Amino acid sequence: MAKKLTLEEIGKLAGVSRSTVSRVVNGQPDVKEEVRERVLEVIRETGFVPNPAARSLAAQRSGILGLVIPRSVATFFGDPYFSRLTQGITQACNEQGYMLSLFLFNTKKDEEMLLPRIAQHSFLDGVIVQATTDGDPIIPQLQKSAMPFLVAGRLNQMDDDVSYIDVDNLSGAYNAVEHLIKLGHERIAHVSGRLGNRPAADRKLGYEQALRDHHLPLDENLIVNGDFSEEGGYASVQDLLPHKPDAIFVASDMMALGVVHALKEAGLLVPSDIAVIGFDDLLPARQSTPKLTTVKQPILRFGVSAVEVLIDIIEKGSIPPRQTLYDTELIIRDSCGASLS
Amino acid sequence: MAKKLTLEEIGKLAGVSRSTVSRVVNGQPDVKEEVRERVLEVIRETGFVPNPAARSLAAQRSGILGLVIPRSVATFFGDPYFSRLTQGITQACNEQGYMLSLFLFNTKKDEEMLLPRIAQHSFLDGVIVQATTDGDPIIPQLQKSAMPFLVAGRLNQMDDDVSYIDVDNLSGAYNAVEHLIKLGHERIAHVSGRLGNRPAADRKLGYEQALRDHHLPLDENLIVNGDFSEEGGYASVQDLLPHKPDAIFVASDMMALGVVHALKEAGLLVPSDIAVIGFDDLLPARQSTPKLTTVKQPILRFGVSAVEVLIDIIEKGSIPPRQTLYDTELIIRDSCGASLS
DNA sequence: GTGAAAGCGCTAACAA
DNA sequence: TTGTTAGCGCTTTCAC
Repeated sequence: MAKKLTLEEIGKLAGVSRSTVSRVVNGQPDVKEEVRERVLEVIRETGFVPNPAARSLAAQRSGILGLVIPRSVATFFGDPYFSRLTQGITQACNEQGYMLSLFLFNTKKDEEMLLPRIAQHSFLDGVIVQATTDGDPIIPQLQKSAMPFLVAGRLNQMDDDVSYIDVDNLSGAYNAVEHLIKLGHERIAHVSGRLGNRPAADRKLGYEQALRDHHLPLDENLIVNGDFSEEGGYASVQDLLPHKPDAIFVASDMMALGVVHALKEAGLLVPSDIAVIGFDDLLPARQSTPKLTTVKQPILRFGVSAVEVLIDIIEKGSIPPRQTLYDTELIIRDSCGASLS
Repeated sequence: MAKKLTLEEIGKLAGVSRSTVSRVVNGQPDVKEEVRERVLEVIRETGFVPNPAARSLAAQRSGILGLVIPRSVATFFGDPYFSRLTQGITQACNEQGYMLSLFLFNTKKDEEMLLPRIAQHSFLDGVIVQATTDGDPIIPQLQKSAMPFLVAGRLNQMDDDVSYIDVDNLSGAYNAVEHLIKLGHERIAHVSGRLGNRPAADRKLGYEQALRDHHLPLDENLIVNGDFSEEGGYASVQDLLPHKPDAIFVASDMMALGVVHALKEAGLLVPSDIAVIGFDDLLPARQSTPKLTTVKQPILRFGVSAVEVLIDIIEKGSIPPRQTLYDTELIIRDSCGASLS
């Protein structure tokens, strides 16, 4: 029964040549409708699926995209952000008929072993690189190679000709802080993310710029460097309280949860005593008490776009570089106090 | 510069034939040490990486494993459990020199499109299927095909000859409940996971068995069906409180968090008024107040093993079926009250 | 030990 | 519109 199925075999069964079958399989025109039907029928009956290895070899493309999560990012993989992003990426891959290969670097050795294979012609038609933190060797390696790639996120130092898509963290932060200002707050503190992390840096920049534009003083005492973790947020409050902030813009929801927790313990009411705004719009933010006002990133759409842009680069080359910023959205809930007024 | 590198080219540079280079690349014996060195040197200089498509075609194996997350599971993908599992799987793949392809089905259409391709010889040497919920068409499809596969998790209805690895949810639940019994609790409630989900069913079974073995009555009023979500846990408390439980064994940490939340709101103290034990040992469980006593699954090791077992199946065939259960571990923290005594 | 040669199953000119 | 043919770059006998 299980005679090995090849184009040749299918052709024989349908009474045509291998080439015709190939044309049908690849949906090319110039096949008589009647013949096409006959071939498709045979394919359906036999359950034939073309051998992808042979196809790749002959066509010089594999139909596989890579998603690279470097070591500096892998630690965040537990973050719901990545699950959502991955979901968007796989969704788009399915739609576009690509397969997705996942490269998650756990150790330096992984990185050394895999990077060259990824950068070389390997199996991949192109790769999406998650990047938020400087110093990963992968970007320069990819630049040297011929592999089409797209950076999801940005680095602090990044060549102008690198293609990326990113979320506009700066304006997102700006809008959040401006919202606090309009609510009448004047001593707005900021708990930032980890230094060297671009989104963290951008969010901080947005915070500073909003204060400046609204002629509020920039008080260094009101800025604490966190690390994106709930504990980090919790700890930051201790440093902040002596300086009597009336609002806190926190660079991530998880940290914001920690901040709220600490504020409660200090006997302060959110938002009536002090307002809090987070960033990300993760599920826990919606379920906390009070519900967190936060800056929402379009993560799923972001993932989908990443694939689309990468495919565009694969097909048309990376000149000019594709550089896109996605807008965020301020989701007003309870923790900022807007609902009180 | 960028002359296309092939075995042929490398051979020319090293003064040997393509065959010899192939032998060196594949680490086969029967190559004079001196020649091997020379070839390796050239490879290093040129940064040559063999073309995987050609290799697959000739060798009839791709070095790619698939991780399939069916629709019924995809909704849980945000669950930290999957991140951790995926991490274990990628880690093992890196170690074993395999690539990993991710198939995440978002829609029914995805499933219909991709399933046949996955089951056919496709690119994959084998696949790991995440499965917890009955009714997914993928297992039967794989059984019909020649594709080596391993189920991570189990179904309620599953053929005896299917290879799987799973966590021993039943004994994990049993131990947790027994712990509560030994602490003197007699009205132990259970908030279960979604019906039709095998881990949920097993955990409930473990709960029931522990009560039975210790001659405690099984009170249907003390059993509520949840859905693994925090809200579900929160909601369940309302049904439970009228029946005055003195302890609650909850089938997941996220639900347990919801339960604790609801108990607090009802003015009950955990653990002094009522003890709570969760399942999973996720990060939030460690950070909650009180810290959650829970049943820990060895997720990372589980992922690593999945790859190892699958490779074994690929190499030696799936007869006999590989069926492994992993032990859980009861992590005693504050919510069960053991630390009070 | 090493090389020559025959495929692996497909795509893509080129002919017909 | 369809068939013929020449590879894609590798593995793997089989001679030498």
